[in-house]
Amino acid sequence: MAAKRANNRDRDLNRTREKILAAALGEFSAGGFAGARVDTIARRARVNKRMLYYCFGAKQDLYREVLRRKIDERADWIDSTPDRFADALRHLYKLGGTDLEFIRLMEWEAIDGGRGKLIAGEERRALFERAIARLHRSQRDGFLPKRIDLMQLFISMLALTLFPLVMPQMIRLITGMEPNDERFMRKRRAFLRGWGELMSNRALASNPERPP
Amino acid sequence: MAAKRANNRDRDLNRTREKILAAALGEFSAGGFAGARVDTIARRARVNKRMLYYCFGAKQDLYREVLRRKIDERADWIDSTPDRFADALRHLYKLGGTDLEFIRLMEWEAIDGGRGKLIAGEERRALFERAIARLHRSQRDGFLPKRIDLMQLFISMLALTLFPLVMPQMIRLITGMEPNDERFMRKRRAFLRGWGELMSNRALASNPERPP
DNA sequence: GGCCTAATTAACTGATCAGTTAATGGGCTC
DNA sequence: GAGCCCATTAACTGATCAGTTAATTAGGCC
Repeated sequence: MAAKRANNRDRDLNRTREKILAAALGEFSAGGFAGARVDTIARRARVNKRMLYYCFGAKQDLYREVLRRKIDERADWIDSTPDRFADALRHLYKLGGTDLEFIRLMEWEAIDGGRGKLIAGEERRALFERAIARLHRSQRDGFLPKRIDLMQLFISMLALTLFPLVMPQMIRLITGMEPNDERFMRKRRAFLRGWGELMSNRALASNPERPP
Repeated sequence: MAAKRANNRDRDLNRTREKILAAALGEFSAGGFAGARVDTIARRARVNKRMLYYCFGAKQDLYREVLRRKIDERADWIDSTPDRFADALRHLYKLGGTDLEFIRLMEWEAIDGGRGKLIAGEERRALFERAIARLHRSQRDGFLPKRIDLMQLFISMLALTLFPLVMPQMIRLITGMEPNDERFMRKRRAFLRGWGELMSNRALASNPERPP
């Protein structure tokens, strides 16, 4: 049932599934669950609409699978964050700025009104927990102020790095540039480095092992 | 045509308009333009559906009017920001945390794919410009580092204060609390104050008029 | 090469929704 | 108090969309 070689063209269900998932990712990230059109997904995937139901059940199930996969795929985003705080900010921004589809899926999820259970909630909770544990080590090693609230710090790191893509119209109004414009991103990177170093230096300055 | 006294119950078009606008604000902020149901707005306003079209034309026109009014209503949010940076962060957070409907409207606008022109775009651009001008004065007076990028700083102030309400599911996953939970908000306020003062103190420390 | 099942297709269905039609009622003017 | 216009109503319409039905085709197996 599992072993099915990928023939050159026809009658390959795995191939069909992958085509549907790719098209569905684009459609769901652009329009959210309610805004996505099943017919459009089928057309984009060059597949008969009936195949969506044959492969995935209902629209809701397809959506869940798309989101689950995207979250799996992007788990290393956070896990690969470097320890040094200033580098961590830049790293999160670089990755957060790369995958607009991911940001959009998260934003739709935020706004869709929490219908049903959060998809892959436990995996994501564990992921965030690991991120905060890493901040803990960073703090212990003197790269962060001793008494800072690490959950709030982590939220702030996400806020500073993700906000431009989450609210692109505000970026346009404030700067006149698109949030994924290379000029904007360069300015943002520079700013984040400055802010990160301000915080790290402050911590190092009060660290007995490294006097200023 | 304008003078119409507000009778106790019946046949007051202004009253009907206001009821529709109030219901529409709730519906649009909850579901966005596409997700809002004209029949639901009419039911919530206790008004015949036909009156929406009689008063406002099409759904799109009603949406524009709702957004325009909300933006007008909230313009002073930013204009009333205090000059001291640490206070400004707290102020923006306090106001950003108050009006979930406003945040939602902005988020729907961000995600709806920029169909058509931005509503009240010029007013908002001018508003942001005034906010940055105020940061300029703050910088000139030595409350902010000399060489910091003020547009990026302002974006960061919005990010730090608005992000929790914009991405509530992340706040839940990270802290286990709701972003409008009083416990969460207290922690966030404390964090923002600390961060704001870190930046201000840094600036004051390098300001020749006020040695540390 | 015939059969059986898995994969694929076109056409249909019922629900939902924005917008319309046409009729009714209330109150103001003269 | 009659005529008129503004506000309001119920019922309808056509489009859109998720999901289904039932028929068709391809390919593996003997």
